[in-house]
Amino acid sequence: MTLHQGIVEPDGAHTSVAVPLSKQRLRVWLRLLDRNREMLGQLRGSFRAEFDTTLPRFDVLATLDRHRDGLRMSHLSAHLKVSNGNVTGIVDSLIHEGLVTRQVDSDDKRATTVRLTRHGIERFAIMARAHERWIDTMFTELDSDGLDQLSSLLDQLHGDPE
Amino acid sequence: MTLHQGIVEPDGAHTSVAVPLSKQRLRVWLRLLDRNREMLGQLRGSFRAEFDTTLPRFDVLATLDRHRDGLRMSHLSAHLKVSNGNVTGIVDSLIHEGLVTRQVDSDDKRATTVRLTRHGIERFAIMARAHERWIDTMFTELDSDGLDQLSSLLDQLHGDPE
DNA sequence: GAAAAATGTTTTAAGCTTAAAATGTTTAAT
DNA sequence: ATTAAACATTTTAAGCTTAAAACATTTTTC
Repeated sequence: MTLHQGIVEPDGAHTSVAVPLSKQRLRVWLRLLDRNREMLGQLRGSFRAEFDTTLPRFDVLATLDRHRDGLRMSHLSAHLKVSNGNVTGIVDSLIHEGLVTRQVDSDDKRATTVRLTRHGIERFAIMARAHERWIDTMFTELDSDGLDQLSSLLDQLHGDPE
Repeated sequence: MTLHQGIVEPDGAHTSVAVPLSKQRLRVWLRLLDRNREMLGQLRGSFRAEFDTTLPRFDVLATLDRHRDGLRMSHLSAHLKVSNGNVTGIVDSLIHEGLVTRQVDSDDKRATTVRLTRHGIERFAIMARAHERWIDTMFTELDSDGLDQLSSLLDQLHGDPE
């Protein structure tokens, strides 16, 4: 089903003119941006209301939870795909909250390893359950097939220029 | 095609176990987040390199271009779906660049109307063409049907809790 | 008409983000 | 061994974003 615009000719007959692909692309892009914004806003509110924290902090905890031996700052930012300096600030906050530790490497004094504290592990577990519920709610309308389709369509988008 | 995890039983036989829907949802959500981040990063770089400006500023110009009679600050932020205070700062920059004007309403001295300048109109036209090209590149792999499918799947996501 | 409520906007405080410069440390080159 | 290059990280500057408070101006209520 292609996107069309209804056009009424002078003689009253209805014609159907295909919208240029570029315009359709633009429309879908705006839709994608918008949904993303909505969902992020939803999560931001929930994280704040329920746990007085933020999504970026949760993301750091989630990554560290999958790497219980700890991660270097550079590996952490690589996993999260954000800049190094960004992670510095977020980890600072998490240390301040007692959820992670930062330890200078014994053999390479430039590097540090970040690790969840016991409290951080427990706190993350609780937040992860809530997070899963929130995502479930946002995705309820999509069944397994719908999810696969969405995933495959997203794969066909070019984030980086090839 | 449902998502499965290959599992090898002790006797060597292969079994296929469905991944819980929640996990699949989480995966697709992360994929969505990631693609969005990539594409936004792409656009950010292009806007900076080509026009020394930002996507949020472009968004304001685009909205004003569709409302040549001007918009009130509150209507502008409503269209953009961002906070009022946010738009204040961006419009300030655009005024400084000579692309828009801000004029106090004659009958309601609280309100102001923001409008593109002639220079703003011209500048936007040039940027819009480049923007369309960039989007085209990111979406090349999707044909009209793919775009429709993506759009429809996005419609099934819940940005706001219903 | 005065007080209260509503409205339109800006300001403030806090936080995320990036790119680029700066710092300190290790490795490679000679 | 010195010097230069590379590397890991932090700092800085600029900008976006939100929520909440503050301001100014209507509008409503009595």
